[in-house]
Amino acid sequence: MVATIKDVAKLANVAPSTVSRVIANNPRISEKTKERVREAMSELGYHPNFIARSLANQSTQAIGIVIPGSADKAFLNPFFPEVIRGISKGAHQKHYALHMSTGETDAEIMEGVVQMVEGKRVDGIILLYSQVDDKLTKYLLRKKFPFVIVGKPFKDVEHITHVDNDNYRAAKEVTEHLIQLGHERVAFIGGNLKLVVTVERLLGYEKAIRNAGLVYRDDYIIHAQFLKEGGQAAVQELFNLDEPPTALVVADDLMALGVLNTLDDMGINVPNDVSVVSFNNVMLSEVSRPPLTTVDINIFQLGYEASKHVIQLVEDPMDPIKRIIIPHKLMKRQSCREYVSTKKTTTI
Amino acid sequence: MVATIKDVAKLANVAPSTVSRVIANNPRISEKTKERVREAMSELGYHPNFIARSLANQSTQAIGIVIPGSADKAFLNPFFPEVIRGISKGAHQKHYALHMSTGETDAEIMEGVVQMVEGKRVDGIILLYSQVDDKLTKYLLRKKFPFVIVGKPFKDVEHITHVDNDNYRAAKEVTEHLIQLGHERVAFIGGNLKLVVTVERLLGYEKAIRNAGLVYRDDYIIHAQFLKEGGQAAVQELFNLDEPPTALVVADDLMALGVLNTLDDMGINVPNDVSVVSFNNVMLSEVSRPPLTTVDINIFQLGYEASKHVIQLVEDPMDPIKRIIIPHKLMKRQSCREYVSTKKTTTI
DNA sequence: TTGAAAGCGCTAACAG
DNA sequence: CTGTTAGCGCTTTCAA
Repeated sequence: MVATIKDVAKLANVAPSTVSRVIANNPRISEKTKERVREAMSELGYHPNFIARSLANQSTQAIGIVIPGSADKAFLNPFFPEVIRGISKGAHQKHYALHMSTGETDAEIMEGVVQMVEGKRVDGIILLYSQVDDKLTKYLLRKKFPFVIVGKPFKDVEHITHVDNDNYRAAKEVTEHLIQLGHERVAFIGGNLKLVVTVERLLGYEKAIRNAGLVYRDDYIIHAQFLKEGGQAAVQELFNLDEPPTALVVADDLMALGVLNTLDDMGINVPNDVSVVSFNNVMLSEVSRPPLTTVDINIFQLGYEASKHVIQLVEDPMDPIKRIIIPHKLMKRQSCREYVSTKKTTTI
Repeated sequence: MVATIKDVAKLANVAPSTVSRVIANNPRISEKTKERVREAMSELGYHPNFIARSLANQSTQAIGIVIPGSADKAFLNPFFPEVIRGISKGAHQKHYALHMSTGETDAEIMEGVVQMVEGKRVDGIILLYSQVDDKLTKYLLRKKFPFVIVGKPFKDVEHITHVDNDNYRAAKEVTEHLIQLGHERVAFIGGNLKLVVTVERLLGYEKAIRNAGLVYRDDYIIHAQFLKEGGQAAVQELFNLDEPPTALVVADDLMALGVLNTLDDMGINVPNDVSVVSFNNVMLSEVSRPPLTTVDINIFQLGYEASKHVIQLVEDPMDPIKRIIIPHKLMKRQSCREYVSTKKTTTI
């Protein structure tokens, strides 16, 4: 049997409550007894039972992480490990552990979260995505459970602490960059339209297109999954068009990788025949052929800030709602090139 | 206030224990009362408190994941997200959640694990690495706590359930592959020598070298970190040698990436001037320039089996110790080429 | 400064 | 088939 607080109390000749106070390092206990109790603890190899403490305490020192879709699929995208790295760092500093439940469908995920919240398994939650019209968000809001979103909430922006990039501006900037390079036929390949980040990036793209007086064409907008395969399908559609684009804004590095592959298979050269920019700057983007011009969104920082702020929220429920915008930066590499009109006719 | 089991009991006119039984779907409760209780539950929006249950139960339905070094650093290597994907899948199937504590130093990690175990926060543990002379392993063994190792235990192989590849053979095979291509000066770039996997791969390499009657040279063996930067330093050492190698066995894809970069910087062409093979087959290796010839070790499967088996161990402490070997497979891509002796003199 | 005792919410004998 | 009751191990009033 493992030693409990009672055993320690007995050995040290004090009451259990005193032992408890020693653990909490309560200043109202004399140094002498503290010492005695500590000795007893180490003599018995005592370690507090966290679960019991949590029950008495209503606090777990753990924060829950919610990943979209199945952890399974999502982890394929290096974005997630990287945010978690950041979260992990922030949590560690405050002595919080991480808890993940997993689920394949939306319903399963919801169930997992309900268990975390209702089952009191975590003190706070970080949502690693933001979906349009999200039940989870509503639930958490209704329960008044401490949580933060990595991304921009679809609704109730003023009531939800969130950590995000200015994706609208970032998208606008990269599109402008392409336009400045002389491209006039710029297409957009985005992820799931239910994700707010997709919407924001699309909007930024649109704004840039319109500002430049270019035509905003529906057939230049494609949506797929945030995965490699996503990019492949998209490319095939775009390059079957009468007037295929000369530049591509891709909403995610992993998709861009798929794009690059497919383009290569089709004998279309990047950047000579078509320019590509994407988002995230995961390690892959630096290594690909050609290295991708992409927006560094500082994923690690996104996670770090998120964990910092849930914990603040947990520890002080009066902590004000915040909106934290992490800066982004365009990383120019070799997937873009200025548009030379003569090229086009010779290439395709 | 949230509804507790007592509230439900009161409303349904039964004893709390009956409610508890309904939750557990105990067959000895009549359908009628079950129905009544369930109604009461949903009327009150009741959800069981997991923590309380854990305390009464001595079981948490959670398994702990231990990552080497700081989660922080490790997550930089795509190996880890990928094992976790596998673990996550297995855990989900059995309705287990995942729990991660993080720590920067070995001591901190140890502390985290002690908290998990002693604090009864998890039912079982998966160690995502195997270190020579590992305190953690000893501790877990002494505590008789259910755990499995991903990798080969340094000691007590017969007493620890583990999921591993046959790294010795894999390394031997790739080295032989290089030798068959005509290479006679094959170097080895490995990770931390305290990691059993490094040792195994080194041993396999050595065996192949000796079998082929080649000289085993100490200056052809370099150890660095399992990170990109690791590869860079190694290359510089090797190519300052009088007789630099014509082929490289690199113990990890990420390191190999660093190797590729550095080689490129030095104007050494892969595969024309030097061939490179590595291990893991993470997504990066397919994308790099040139695409890496690498050993697919089936990382996902490693994780999946690990979680399956800790859970078995948790649920049946009498479950026998197992050694699960996941098959590997050489993925031939473009980083290798046969050695043509004339080349050498012209190239360097 | 310390102790006694009442919970935290649930489970599991034991009894009936 | 169901109720009573005693914990699980800790924290936290309330008293002293």
